[in-house]
Amino acid sequence: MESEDDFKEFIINGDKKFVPHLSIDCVIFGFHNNLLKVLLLKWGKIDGWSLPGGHVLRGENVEDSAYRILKERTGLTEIYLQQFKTFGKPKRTGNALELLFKSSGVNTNIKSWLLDRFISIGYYALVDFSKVMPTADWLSEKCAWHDINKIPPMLFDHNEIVEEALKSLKFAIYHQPLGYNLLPERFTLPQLQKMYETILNKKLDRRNFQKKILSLGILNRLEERMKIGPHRSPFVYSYNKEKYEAALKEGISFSF
Amino acid sequence: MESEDDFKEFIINGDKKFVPHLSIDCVIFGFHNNLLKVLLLKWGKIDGWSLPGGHVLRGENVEDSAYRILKERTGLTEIYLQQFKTFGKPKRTGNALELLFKSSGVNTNIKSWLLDRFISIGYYALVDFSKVMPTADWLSEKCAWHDINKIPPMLFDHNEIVEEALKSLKFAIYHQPLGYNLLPERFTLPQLQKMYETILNKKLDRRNFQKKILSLGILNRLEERMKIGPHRSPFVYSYNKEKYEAALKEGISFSF
DNA sequence: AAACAATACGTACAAAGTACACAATGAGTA
DNA sequence: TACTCATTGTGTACTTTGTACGTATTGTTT
Repeated sequence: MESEDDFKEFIINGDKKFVPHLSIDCVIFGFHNNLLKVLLLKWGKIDGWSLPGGHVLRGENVEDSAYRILKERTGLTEIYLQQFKTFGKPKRTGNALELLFKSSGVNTNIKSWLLDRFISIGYYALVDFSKVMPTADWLSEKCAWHDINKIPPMLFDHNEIVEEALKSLKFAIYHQPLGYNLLPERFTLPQLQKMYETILNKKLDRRNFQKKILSLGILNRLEERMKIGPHRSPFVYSYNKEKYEAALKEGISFSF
Repeated sequence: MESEDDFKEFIINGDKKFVPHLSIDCVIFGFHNNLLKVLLLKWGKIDGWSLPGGHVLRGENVEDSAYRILKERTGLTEIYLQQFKTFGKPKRTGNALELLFKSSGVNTNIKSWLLDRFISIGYYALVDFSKVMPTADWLSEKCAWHDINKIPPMLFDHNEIVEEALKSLKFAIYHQPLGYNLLPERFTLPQLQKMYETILNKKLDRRNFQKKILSLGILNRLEERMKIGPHRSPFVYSYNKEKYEAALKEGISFSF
């Protein structure tokens, strides 16, 4: 949806343009300052936070829809995107929608089909924090990163959705190399390790971690070293795109 | 849906009783004669096979809906059920629905919202083959098991759904003990191994398989042996329910 | 009773995972 | 300039797990 007018149109006649009852919610993960972050929207019309999301257009592929939403909020097009779960509890949106309708001055005598529930397909995305331009939309006054550990109570069942996305991410990190998407192009092994530690929420042994990660053969060590203050400068690494793609496809297996 | 009248009502006024646009498809796996089986429906109104599925009732939890459908087709209530993916490509149902409407003598000038697409939430279920009573419904003339390798071309995108379910099952078997659901209560290690071999589609070393599976400590060896024809009688095993549940919860890890 | 095919049980070797110690570096500070 | 300190780079011994494989036992068929 592009504007408030679109939104009013949606409430009243939305089933002509959108697939009714169906929405997409995106849990956009970024990694910054050794912390895992999630991109959230602060609503303008009513008080509260939510995940970036939106509705599927008629004729639009569901996955394309997720990419569209991600582009609108982050400015990015090349993104790691993964469907992880579909949420369909009755009343999962609580009374937030009615509040929103009222705040928009729309007659709340809306079509009865809106009242049963929204089904929401959950996708998580992994993005390079430094490349994202968080962008609010017409219904939100703010779009901002939040620490995964400091997520405010959100509207609807979005806290649960984040929990599930994190669970899926934790599971995925054992079977897929994910650093390519979450880190900048050039990074150090300690940074990569912090990423793993943050997602897995546990400490790893530095030497064993490096042994394992290097044994995958998907990293290139560059000549360069990174200045990190009053300490020894770690080597800079980058991913070998080809081998990385192969590892993504075949899958890997970490024990940690 | 219970009857054809329900169905006509659904086409014309279904959004009052059901959540429009949303269906559930179940890939019901069973294991028999060392083969992995899937339960399919042969349609009566039009020619073709499909997965057992149905629509979500207003106010009904999506998961409850899946259990309801499973009970109708298999007679079982205690079932291992897992959401694995949601399918939402536009036109994924092709023209099968229009054919069905015509065959039911319903005016095809149906509400326009039916024409965009159906979203279908895919669940897979693991059941004890020997306990299932395949039951057709009003729109199907047959409900029958099919070899996973001999699945006929199906309506809609149901072949793709089975593929995805199998992929998820293959993945899951590395991380969860699944035998409890697919085998009868009492079984032998060779049977269990065949189950693993069938799902993974590869041969495993008998001695190493037994070593690994027994090391989980979730099996009880009974005094009894099973008669298997002109050969040495293997021991009969059963699952230790408690330890099995713990392993399910904590997850396991096989290398194979 | 011999043949056959399947099961039970165990051992030696290879690979992977884990625990752990010491040297090098780069800035801040005395 | 030398010392301090946190952080990085590297290697080794040990333990656990995975893999390959051989021999004895059993229940029917012939």
